[in-house]
Parts: sequence; structure tokens; C-alpha cells
Amino acid sequence: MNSDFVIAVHSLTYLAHLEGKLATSDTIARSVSVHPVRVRNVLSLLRKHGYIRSKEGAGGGFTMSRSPGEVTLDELYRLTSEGSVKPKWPNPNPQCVIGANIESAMDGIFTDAERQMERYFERYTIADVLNTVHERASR
Amino acid sequence: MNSDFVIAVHSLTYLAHLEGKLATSDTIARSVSVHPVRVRNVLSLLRKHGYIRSKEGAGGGFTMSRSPGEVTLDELYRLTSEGSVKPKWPNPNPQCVIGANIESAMDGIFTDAERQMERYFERYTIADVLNTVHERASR
DNA sequence: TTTATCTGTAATGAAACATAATACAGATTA
DNA sequence: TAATCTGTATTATGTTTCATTACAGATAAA
Repeated sequence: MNSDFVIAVHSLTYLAHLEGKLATSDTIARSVSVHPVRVRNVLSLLRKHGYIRSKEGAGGGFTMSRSPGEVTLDELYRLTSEGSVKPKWPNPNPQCVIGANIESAMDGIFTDAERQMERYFERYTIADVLNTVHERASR
Repeated sequence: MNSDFVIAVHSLTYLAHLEGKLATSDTIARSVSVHPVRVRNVLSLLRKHGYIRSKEGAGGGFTMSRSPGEVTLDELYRLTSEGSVKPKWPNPNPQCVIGANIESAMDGIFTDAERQMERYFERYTIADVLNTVHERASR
């Protein structure tokens, strides 16, 4: 699994928490503990898909453009990490009965595994994550 | 996901196909298209957990010691790739409400995601994979 | 009993990948 | 006009994965 997924979820949760106020890539990066450029790159992707708006220049930053309750982790997974369930491995030997056919066999299994995981991530929204964070914070 | 999982599945499928005959790490490696030492390392793990038997020396090799229909992919996943669903990422900032609590929140989500994937892999046995391979071979 | 062939495993090297860091153009505000 | 941001390309650095080398120990066959 790509850690961009985690950065995307964290950033959106952060923005949801701010309820419309702008946050700079620097502020978000400090919360996530990664380099600001990396945050900008991930958020750039989210912007292109309409999840956030960005404002350049002094006093600029990022803000959510969708309701946190409507953004599922599934969407973010597909955006950042699609195909990550299936590991990479060399093409097996096509001259061998097993080698020639196991790849497509395993492919089907991995594809279904990923599909199921996506369905699992559909259950969670950014609002859910934010709620969980708040619950844990108030203990 | 660790590609050792794929090597384990491929190797066992190969051995199941041989129905008791010995195969060397070299032969298996040629089918999988990886280095023989890597095959030996993965099979060494499988041996320690009772899935196969190995015989050293000239004329030696590997053979299955369990019925292919009883070995589920789930067991092999856990043996080779447990924990691979959750990506690695730096510890978020503990001074931030979000940073301090999102890790454990996401942790729970990833743990459940993995548990579900394991349950999915329980559906498939090495015999199933071998059958699929044979089906595809006879088209 | 010697030689060839295997496994078992450690250790080193190379390639691939992920991430950080640097740099700078363009936008925006004050 | 200076300061502050995003956007993005490019270049390092670090990490992980994988292949390779090396060699001890086991076994079979000549």
C-alpha cells in the first residue's frame, strides 16, 4: 500500500478539522511529519479530482471543497494506491505449464482481493476518521 | 504485498503438480523466474512450518508434505506477508490533535482491512490454484 | 572413498523504489 | 516591490528488495 494514501487521508482529516479555514502545505506537513513538497504533490492530485481547492500566493493554502461525510477512503485509495495489493514479480516461465498459467490465475485472485478491500474502505469517510480522532483525543 | 507470497504459492502449486516427485530449487526457480537461492529461502520457511519436506544431497530436492486441498492461501499469506497491508509512514506530530490520534485510528482500519483480506484468502487452496492453472492450460 | 549434486544460510552487491531536498516560475497579498 | 504561497521539475539520499557469491554440510553414485 502506498503511503500517499495515508498522507491524503491525514491531510483531508486535517482540513475537515479546520472547517473551511485555509492551511498551508507547511502546516499540514508538520502534522503529518513529511516534507511540504510531498504534501503539495498529493494535494495537487486531490485538487485535480475536486476534493480540495487551493489558493496560491501570500495568505494562500488549501481548503476542502467536499463534505467530509461524503468522501470515502475507497476513493482516496483508488486515487493514490490502486493496484497495490498485487505484488510485482518477474514473469514466470512460459515454457512451463505452471509458469505459463499461474500468473493469470493469481491475477484474478489479486484483483478480487483488491476489489474487496475497496469495498471495505467504502465504509469509512473522512468524517468517520475525524470523529475517531476526536474520540481518542477526549480520553 | 510481499512477492515471497507469490513464490510460495507458485512453488507449492508446482510441487502439487508433481504429485510427490522431488523438485530441486533450480527447477522451481526456472519455473518462477527467480534466483534459486530465493526459492530455497522461501521453501526453508515452508519446511519449518511443515508444508514441505526437503532432502539434501545428490538427487535431493523438495516435496509437499500436506494435501494441496488443505493448504489455504491465507496461511501462506500470513507466513510470508503478514502486516503488508498497512503502509509505513513517519510518526505524525504528537503535538497536533490530528497527528496525535490519527495513527491509532488508521491502525484499526488497516488491521481490519488485513483481517478481511486473510479471510478472503481462506477461500483458496493450492489445489484450487492448480485446478485453475490446468483449466487455463487446456484452452 | 572420492566426486558430483543438493540443501541451508550468511554475506555482499546491485537495482529498484520511496522520500527528501533543492530550485525556481507563477500567483497573490500587503 | 517584497514577502509568501502553490505547482512542479530535478536532483540527492535513503531504504528495501532481489540477485549473486560463497561455502559448510548432507547424500548418492561412481
